[in-house]
Amino acid sequence: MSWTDERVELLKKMWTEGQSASQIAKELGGVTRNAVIGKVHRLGLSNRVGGAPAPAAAAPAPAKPAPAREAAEAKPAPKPKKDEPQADPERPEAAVEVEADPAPRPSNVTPLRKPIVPAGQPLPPQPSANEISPEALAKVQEVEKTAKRISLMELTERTCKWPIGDPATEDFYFCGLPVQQGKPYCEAHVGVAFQPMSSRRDRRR
DNA sequence: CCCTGATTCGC
DNA sequence: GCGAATCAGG
Repeated sequence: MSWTDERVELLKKMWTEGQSASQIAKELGGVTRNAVIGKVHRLGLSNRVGGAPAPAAAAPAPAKPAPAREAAEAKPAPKPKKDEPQADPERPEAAVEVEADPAPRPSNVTPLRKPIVPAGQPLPPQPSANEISPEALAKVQEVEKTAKRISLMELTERTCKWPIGDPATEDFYFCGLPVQQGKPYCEAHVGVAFQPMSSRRDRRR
């Protein structure tokens, strides 16, 4: 494959939008991420600054001091950034307790898609009135025992992003198991994250 | 191990 | 100009 005008433009567009070299390579096809990076450099649009870094998986390196070579370069492109199906309607506050011990601890399983809490710092008591299949829950608790327990930076498109534990504690990590194609979570967590949305809506609004 | 971009250098 | 190999890093 060669760098036709079209391909170069798509490259520029995607790079500006903050897509990673590998993602661009996939999209273009016929080229590796190395090819993309090489081209990007030759085109002189290496540092893609602008308020919108790619919050995808890994935080792109902070622009490094440009060799006062090129002055007239890309203008800041503050794009909102809309890529990947990063959609994540659910907002699991924390995972279920791993312990099978009925401690008077507030086990918070809150995969509700509420607009989060108004503005409280501490999480107020959430009346998790959910109806997740008991089977799914059991599965989750089981999976959490074997979870990879990876850190934020270790998350990739292939690792389950289900949070486990209290973010305010050292005892916090992400599941990290292989995700289900397309989904952000592993099979077990997809089970509790994406519900049929049938379970009776609130009696009324 | 997964991934990221940066650089080098033979072609 | 091109991009694989390699490097440096999260």
